[in-house]
Amino acid sequence: MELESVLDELRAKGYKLTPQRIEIVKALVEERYEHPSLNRLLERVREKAPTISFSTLYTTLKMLEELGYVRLFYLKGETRVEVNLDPHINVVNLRTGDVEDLVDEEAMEALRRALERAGIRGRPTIVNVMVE
Amino acid sequence: MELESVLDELRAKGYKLTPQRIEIVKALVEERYEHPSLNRLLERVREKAPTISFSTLYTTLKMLEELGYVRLFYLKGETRVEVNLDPHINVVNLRTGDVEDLVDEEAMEALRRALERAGIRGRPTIVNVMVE
DNA sequence: GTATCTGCAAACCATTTGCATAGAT
DNA sequence: ATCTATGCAAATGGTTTGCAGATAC
Repeated sequence: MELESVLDELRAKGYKLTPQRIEIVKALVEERYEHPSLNRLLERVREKAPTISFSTLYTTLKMLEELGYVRLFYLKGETRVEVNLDPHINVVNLRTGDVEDLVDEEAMEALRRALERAGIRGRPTIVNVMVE
Repeated sequence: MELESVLDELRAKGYKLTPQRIEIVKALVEERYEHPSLNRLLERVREKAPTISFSTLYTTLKMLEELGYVRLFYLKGETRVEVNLDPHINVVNLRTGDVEDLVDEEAMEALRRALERAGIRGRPTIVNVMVE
């Protein structure tokens, strides 16, 4: 996720580039590998745009999800944001809730083969490995 | 998950074997590979025990999770039940919400090696492969 | 007989939505 | 000037909890 290219696409599609949206996208770029919760992200964005509401953050993230920039997922009672949508592995610590990106082409390839053996159509995207 | 062995353990630990609990465990055994939602399971149990409340189902599942018989997880806004806790792959269809078990030792082994390469401690348990 | 369990109903709480005002273009 | 976006505050809805009566033991 690149700051300028996202802002360009939003502009091109007619979305208004409000300070709130700009700060949200900036925060997403910076927290790209952190899988932040909505409230963590809100806190983060408020450092630069103190008046931003949860509501604005929320609708903006839904919009970005629609546009294919992020994916929202649920873990331990809260919504979290996946910014890296390249196929990869998330190592999810079930005890702490930490999520760590793991890029490993060998494992991804083994998974693709397993899906193929099982006759499953569709590409694997994110793989969440629960670790305890 | 075996019906009799679960009931035996509950008895042994001093839990009362109410008709509701027995029907819940039976339903879990039958729906073992279905990853049912709480409401699906409630519907299912009510076929045999029509008066059972959501509350009883809920507290019973929490108890069974505590005892290590099931794991609860969230998908598309609702809680679902994983009965098969052997390490394996869940193929999660992000569009439909369907979850399908996939046992593939080769892929699991590749994932274990990937975790090891990355220096991650802890055993992989359930692996959710998001497919779209 | 008694300690636990059930089921009702209320509480909870993160998310989702409606809407009047503010602001980007 | 116009049309979209913000932020407040209320609604939603699945989950969680308190408790009086019921029940397994």
